[in-house]
This record gives sequence, C-alpha cells and structure tokens, in this order.
Amino acid sequence: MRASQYLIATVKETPSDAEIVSHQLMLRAGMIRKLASGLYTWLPMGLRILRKVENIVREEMDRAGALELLMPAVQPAELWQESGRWDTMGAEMLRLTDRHNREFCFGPTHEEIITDMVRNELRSYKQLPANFYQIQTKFRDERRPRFGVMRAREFLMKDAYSFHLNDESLKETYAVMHETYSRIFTRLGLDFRPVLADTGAIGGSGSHEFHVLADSGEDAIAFSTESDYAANVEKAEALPPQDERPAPSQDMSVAETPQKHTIEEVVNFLKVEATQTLKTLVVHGADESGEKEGVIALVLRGDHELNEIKAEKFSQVYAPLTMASEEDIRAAIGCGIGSIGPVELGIPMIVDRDAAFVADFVCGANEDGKHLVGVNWGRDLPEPEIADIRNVVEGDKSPDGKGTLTIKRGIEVGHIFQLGQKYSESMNATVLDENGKTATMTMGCYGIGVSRIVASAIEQNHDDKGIIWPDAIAPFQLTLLAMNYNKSDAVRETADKLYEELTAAGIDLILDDRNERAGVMFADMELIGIPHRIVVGDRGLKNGAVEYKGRRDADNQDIPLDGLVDWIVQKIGH
RNA sequence: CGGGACGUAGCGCAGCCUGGUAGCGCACUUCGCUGGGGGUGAAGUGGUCGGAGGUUCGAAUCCUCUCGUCCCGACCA
Repeated sequence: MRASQYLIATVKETPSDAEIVSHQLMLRAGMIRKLASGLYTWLPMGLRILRKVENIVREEMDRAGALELLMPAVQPAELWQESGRWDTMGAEMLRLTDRHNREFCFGPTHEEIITDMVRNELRSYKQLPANFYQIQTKFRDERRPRFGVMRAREFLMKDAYSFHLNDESLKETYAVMHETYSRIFTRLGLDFRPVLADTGAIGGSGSHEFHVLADSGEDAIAFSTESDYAANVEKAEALPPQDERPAPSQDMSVAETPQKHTIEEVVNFLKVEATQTLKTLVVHGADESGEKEGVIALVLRGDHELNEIKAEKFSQVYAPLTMASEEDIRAAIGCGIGSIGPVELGIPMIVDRDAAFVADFVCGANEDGKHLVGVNWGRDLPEPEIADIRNVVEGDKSPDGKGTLTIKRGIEVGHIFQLGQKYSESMNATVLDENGKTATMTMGCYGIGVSRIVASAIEQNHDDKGIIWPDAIAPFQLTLLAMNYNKSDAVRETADKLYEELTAAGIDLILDDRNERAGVMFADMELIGIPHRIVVGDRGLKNGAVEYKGRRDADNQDIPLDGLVDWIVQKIGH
C-alpha cells in the first residue's frame, strides 16, 4: 500500500471524550471514529487490524474442528420466548418491530438461533459432538458504553456453540476450546491468563474467562503466588480463617460516636484498626419464591468488601442485589446507615467468615451516634450463621491451599462455558441415542470479543509515541519511509523498487510516499504503531544502505541495500 | 437507571458571570521558502454557538423544556 493512496487519518490532539489510552490512540491513529454512543466506524487502518485478529481466531477455530457458519443478526422473538429469555433479558436487548408488527431483536448472543438450527439439522448421536461458530456483529444495549470499542454497544464477536450426547463429551470439547483459546491469545501476542469464572445466571458446571492483563481492566483477578490458580475476584473463595478466634479480653461498652458513619471515620475517632471493626450492610431480602421481601443484613469485617455475586446466591437475598434505602433501614432497625451493628439487630443476617472471627470488635449500636466496643460473638450476641460473602484481598490464602493471592486487573476477552441443557431442554433439542431413545443434547458455548481484543492489545502495547502492534495483528508489518520521495530521484527509484520486491516477497507494507516532512512521517507511523521501519534517504543511499528500526528499538541500524529483501523476509516474514 | 459535568468550525478550546457585528490554536486550500523528527511566511475556506420555546430593542450569553455526550456506581465478549 502506498500512503499517498491510503487514508492516514491521524490527529495530533486527543479527543476530549476518550478516557483510556487504547481509545485515545485508536482515535488519534485514525482507526476508529465514533458515530454515536457505543457505535464506531472502523476506518481502513483499523479494519486491517480487526481482520487480522479475526483471521487468527478463524484459523484456530478451524484447526480445532469447529465449523464456521453465519446466523442472522436480527432474530425473531418467538425463539427467545421459547427459551424464556424474551422476558428475562431486559433492556440490554434491542427490540425491533417489522412492518407487519412482528417482534424481533438485534441479537446480543445466539444460543436460541443455533439451538433451533441444530434441533432441525441433527437427528442422531452419530452426528455428535458438533461445534459451530461464527464471527459476527452483536448488539447489547449497555447501560454504560465506554472506553471506545472496549465496551461498545455494537461489537464483533466470535461465538461458538458445541453439542454433545453427554457431559464427558462436553468436557472434552471444553478442554479443546480452552487449549484453542490459549493458542489464539498466544498468537495474538497478548499477555493473558485463563481464570476461573463465575457461571452467573446461566448456571452450568464450569467456566473460564480469558483475561488480558492491563491496569485499565474492569475486572479484578486473584492469582496464587505458588500455583497456577487464577480466578475472577467475583468467583475466588475467601477461605475461613485457620486459627482459633481469640478469647474475649474486653467488656462490651457503648461509645459515643457523633456524626461518625463510615468505617474510616469510626476507626480514626476511636483509634482502632479497621480489622477490629465490623460493618453491617442492609440489602433487600427475598421470600421463598424469590420475590422481594423485607431486608437482610450482611456483616463484614470493616476492611473487607462485599462480594455481591456471592451474596446474591443466598436464597434469603433478593437478586439482583440491591442496597436498602435509608428509609427502609430506619423502619426496620431504627437508626441510620453507619450506625448499624449485629447486636440485637432484629433482622436476619449473614456473617462473613472473617467477621465471625474477630474478638473484642467495634460495631454500630443500632442507635444514631453510638457504637459498641469490646463486642464478642457467643457472649454478647449468638454465634452467627457464617458464609463467604466478601471479595478476596491481596495476601489471602489461595483457595487451592498453595501460597497467597495477589490481585491484578484484567480485560475479559474470552469466556468459555459448560452450558449443560438449559437451552436444549427448553427448546427441545434432541437426538436419538444408540438405543434409539430420545436424548437431550448437552451444550457448551465459547465467546471471544474480537473488537475488544484490538483495544486490549493497545492497552498492553504502547508508549508515549503511540501504539506498538504485535507483529501478528499490525495493520502493516513494515513501513518504508522515503525521505524526499518527490524530490530525490535516487530515493524514489530505490523506494519504488523495494516496494515492488517486498510486496512480491509477501511482506505487508506501507510505503510512505506522501509529500510530507520526515518528522510527520516518523510521527504518524509511530503513532499508528507499525512494528518495523525502513528509511530510504539520500544520506544512506550514498553508502548503498538503508536504515532499519524496530518500533521498540532505541536505535537505527544500517542495512546494505544488497540483500535487503532477504534480510527483511528473514526478520519478519511468515 | 441513580449521581456529576459538558455541548461554540473536522479536532482542542476561549467568549457566557456583567446581553450589543463569533474568536484562538491545530487541521484544510493556494503560493513561496525549507526538506532526516509534527518547519516557516503570505493569502484563504469553514460555524443558523446541540434543538425548541421564552424574556429583551437586541440572546452563544438570562430563563424553561428537550436532545446528545462523557465521567462515577449495579451487567458483560
């Protein structure tokens, strides 16, 4: 490609509405443009990257034996009504009505469609296992689109769905997909980790997320220092304390704490450690049928955070988890938020394992402006019902018993799921087994956020000049910068010749033949992030040489023109 | 959806408080010089100030409503 014939849409100034570095650089490098909230145009330069990611994903899915197909983005409501999700999906699903007033949605995912296809096409256990995938545009009407294509409403996703006669077969394919995902992210040049994930509302027996490690990530991942244990903090179990609870050493007494509500305020005021305090959060409760009913208290050590995913799993807790309002709390307990404590609380409570382990603790007195100190379980209040409802923190014991946990941030770029029979059952997707009996298929599903990968690769690979693409997904492998292309015959002839030869040798390159000053060309190509650069200029040509510099290199090196093409092919060819 | 902020040229912003001919930088066009790190001089193009209504002799500026965007909290590839 010649730069003079291409759209180099770089800009110097950072658009004001871009928060994270990948979003800023994608805009500045002329890869995307925003059309509306969560909707982006991929400019030619950006699309090249997206396609390269897509192709690697496709190659590895094909290698794993999955079959590519393409399903409609717009889907009829009937199938979603059949699975029950038409009513449960909520506002995230974009709903449409056609001219005949029939209802459709723009697919946020394709379980219903693939299950419908498979139940119509597959009749025999002999056709199983089967794994189908597509690379296709999804639409999810996110509450809060942000960070450019990182969390867009419309995005490109690879989604795969496997079908099995039994769980063993599912587990085999799941393992193959786990391996395939690792191959994909390795080929993409990303620093990633597979981590245990919560199975969420879908249920099922197993799930891993694949995270690209980056400080800007929206997820927290817990890693063991001693083993390969890694889990989303949503999922990571906080082990119960292993020692005995210390014996009480203080009598319980009331402390005046006027206007002290937060743990931090109380800790500073009473001069105690946060680990010696308990905090009591009040959320909406649920009755036996899961309807909202009353309130329930969740008790945590002062320095710990509630894990909402864990808490939501208790049947007494209303899902989705919602904090009770100040009025609800006053009505139920008689004091404000910030003065609540477990002693004679009068509403049901679930106490975190670590909170139940503290002796002589400080907690709210259920009376405004007062806290209790020197409180002890089993003496001043009954031994509690305990559970794991907190987020793990740095330094906790690893749930696998090996080492302690460290916490890092991650961007979820893939998620694999053992679905089970949720959809095949509700949609009656069956085959005949070897005994001629009807058998409901078991399913797995496997997603990769293709467009999100582009952004996460930038989060991991950039410097103050711009993007530094991994070779595998760079929009161009090499840039050929011609100094004074329009004035120097020697430069132009050499550059044109090199361009032809390198193209013929299969190198994906862009020749910068624009009538720009050197600084502009350097700055543009560095911003865009082309990983390899050759400079052709009169200065080098006098010595029969050009200059090479890798995007991460500190210095140029002179390379003789003679044998240059072979040298480059050797260095960056496939 | 709750809380906060912002909408003025393609981009980044000033002007608004205290109403009186819409500005700056970048980008873009033409010409000159320059030519290995976003160079320079000259001359230009481009905006119904997000939209609607109101107050006023007069509104980018004041008031009301509305739409959009971004940031912080509950969901997900």
